[in-house]
Amino acid sequence: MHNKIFQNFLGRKGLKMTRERFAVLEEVFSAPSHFDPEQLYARIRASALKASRASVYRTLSLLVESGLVEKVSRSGRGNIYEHTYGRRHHDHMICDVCGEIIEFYSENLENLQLDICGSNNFEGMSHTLEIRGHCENCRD
Amino acid sequence: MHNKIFQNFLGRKGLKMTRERFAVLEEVFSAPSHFDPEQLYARIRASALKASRASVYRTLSLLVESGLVEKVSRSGRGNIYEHTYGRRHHDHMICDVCGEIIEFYSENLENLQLDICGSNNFEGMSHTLEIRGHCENCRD
DNA sequence: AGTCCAATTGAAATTAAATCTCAATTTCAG
DNA sequence: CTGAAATTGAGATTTAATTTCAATTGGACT
Repeated sequence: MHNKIFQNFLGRKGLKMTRERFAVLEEVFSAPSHFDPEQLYARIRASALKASRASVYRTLSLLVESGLVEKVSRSGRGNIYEHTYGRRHHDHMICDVCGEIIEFYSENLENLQLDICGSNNFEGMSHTLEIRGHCENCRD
Repeated sequence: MHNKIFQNFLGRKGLKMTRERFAVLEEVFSAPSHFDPEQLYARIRASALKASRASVYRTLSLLVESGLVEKVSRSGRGNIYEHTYGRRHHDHMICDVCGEIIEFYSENLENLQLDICGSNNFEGMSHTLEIRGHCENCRD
């Protein structure tokens, strides 16, 4: 469970599980899988378990470090995160018009990337592919 | 020549070629292919053909729209751009250890992405693929 | 349960990137 | 040349994220 995983991660780093970190953790995993930090902060302010903006940002970094959360996109102004626990890796299409995010996964694409890394003697450890354009509803 | 291309682009949009836009254009194409807007602005301040920060940002948007420049995603704070005139589209591998950037291009990869867009009824207009890991020199 | 101390917190200030405002200036079509 | 429309720049503003630091808290160890 994400709770336990984060706990262990903190333990390994000599950090403490505080009520604020717990609040952020809970909110992240009850939020839609994609979210931005300010949305998250607003939700937390409105919830029972509060945390300050500073703590939200600080905890978010820890969650990324722990692997429970990933930073997804940098195409707009701020960052977008996604909680990834128990979910398979995937990439994203983002509609420039309405902002919709479509997730996709392609085995072929993954293999092709492995090949490309191989022929460059590069040890790929993670990647982000973001395709921008117009979604089904927004194309004329 | 990028000069003429930008001129035409502006013409098509009913915009004017000003000395400031020219200054930005020139500096973009004499800069290293990857740059960030503040670097660019600093270079322009130091050059003969000046332009304000506002004009630098405004012109940069136009250059992206014209296709002469692309926004390259990055993990830090601000954006990174790259001038692409006369250069084929490519993606990037970034070494987490030494920061080296390796450019690569794969026809198969491009086609595969077209397929994926097609099957999602998505009109892909641009994409960014960033593979992070260890380069040849930094592995092991 | 109590002590201790490093880790943590929050409010507010700060940094940083990018955009906006608007009076003055410039471009360029006619 | 002229004039309307586009553009500019200085500085204010917005937005995202980080930093500061005195006060508080978690939890290891008795």
